[in-house]
Amino acid sequence: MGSTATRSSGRRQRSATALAPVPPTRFDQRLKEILAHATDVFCQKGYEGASMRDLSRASGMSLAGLYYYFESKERLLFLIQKHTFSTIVRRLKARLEGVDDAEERVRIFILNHLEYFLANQQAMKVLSHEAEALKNGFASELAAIKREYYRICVGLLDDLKRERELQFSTRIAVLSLFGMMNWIYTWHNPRVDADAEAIAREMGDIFLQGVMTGGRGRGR
Amino acid sequence: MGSTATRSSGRRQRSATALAPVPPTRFDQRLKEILAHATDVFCQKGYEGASMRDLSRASGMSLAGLYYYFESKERLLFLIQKHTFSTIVRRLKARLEGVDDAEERVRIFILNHLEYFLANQQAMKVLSHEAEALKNGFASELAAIKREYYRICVGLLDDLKRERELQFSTRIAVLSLFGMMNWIYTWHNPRVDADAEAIAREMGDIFLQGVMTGGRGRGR
DNA sequence: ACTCTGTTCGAACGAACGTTCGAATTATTC
DNA sequence: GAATAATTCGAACGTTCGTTCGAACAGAGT
Repeated sequence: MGSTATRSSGRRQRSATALAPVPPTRFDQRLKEILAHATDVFCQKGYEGASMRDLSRASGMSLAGLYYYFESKERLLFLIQKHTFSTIVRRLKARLEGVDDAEERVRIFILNHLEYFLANQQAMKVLSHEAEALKNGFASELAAIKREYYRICVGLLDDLKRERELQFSTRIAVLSLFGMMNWIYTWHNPRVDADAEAIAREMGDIFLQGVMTGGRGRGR
Repeated sequence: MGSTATRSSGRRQRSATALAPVPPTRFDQRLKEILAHATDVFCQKGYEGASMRDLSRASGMSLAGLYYYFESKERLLFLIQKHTFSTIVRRLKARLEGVDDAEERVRIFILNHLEYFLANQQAMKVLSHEAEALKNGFASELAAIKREYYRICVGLLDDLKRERELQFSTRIAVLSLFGMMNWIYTWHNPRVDADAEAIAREMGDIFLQGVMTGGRGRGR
């Protein structure tokens, strides 16, 4: 009776050989709804500032009822962050497939990031802003995804550097780019600002021309 | 007896005509120490995650004793953020004085920001990361400083735009620049990364060449 | 009708939270 | 050294926190 809350991940592993998509159970469905409501609350009040009673109110389920779907508040945050981050990485890989031009690949990276960011602004804010909230096991599993995403971007920029014989610090460039993009959750206003495509073009222009102009002599 | 905690700001206003610097009282001195310790704790655990008992332990003062120096946890955060932000704006103004070249002025802005950021990394993280933690009166007073700082940067970029006849969205450019710079608190490692001057040069190169190359046709 | 499994909830747990109060202690002034 | 003011503290306030427990409810299969 006590272990029902971990049922979901266990259930999904039935028949590891079958490639057919597993139909979402009622349990998975309801969990998804709760995650969505929790994302809103975490976004508004922050992880520490949001109480389980806030989540209960937002999702229309009793306080105790929530614990049927996950075993702790921390695991709930983990599920949100992991799903969000995994999705953005998966979409990026799909979009990069078949594109060879180095500059175009960087532009795809930027567009993918910003499009997902603005389409899922709340989840992405929770991912960006609560990056330090998880501990130990949860933290390290998420750090692994983060590192993979970071390495992909480093690869794209190194390719560009080689192709155009540029010289700049990849580390500073990548982290500057992440900063430009992730900071958007602090200022983007859908009633004032352009859509993701336009912003991606403008940021892409600034970043790429910044990195591609000047050629040798800078950085190391 | 109950109003002693507001003594400091009241005391400072004696003889508004005198320009001589007011010698820091014992009260001001001790408050400053507490603010420094509180900055460390807020930086490590976040504003919501840090308890008054954590602050008590860190500053070596009893829980009740803290309330002699400020009337609430929120006001404590406000004092930290206001002092940090005011200082960076004051220093910027002093550094910009006498410099006419538009590009140089932008570079001074970047250098000032990053130098202060890395020299006071904990305070700047608290300023960046806890930007939404304050409510109502506290929030609006801080928003005023923030707006002034933002407007200064907009002015610098508009000057550059006019001088070089460039075309780009000032808003996107300014906010991208802030993103590049403020994100640094998530990744900077003093044992791995260069000092503020070198990073400021690299970020300045990326940003300025990004904004200055291409000329007309982009943005609006 | 009965059982079994999956789902929901009211009530409560102990711990920790921000804040207050009056007394005790320390520094300053005469 | 007595009197006054500034500073510190132990103890407690009422509230809210994350989590647990056992009972109640629903639906499907027999």
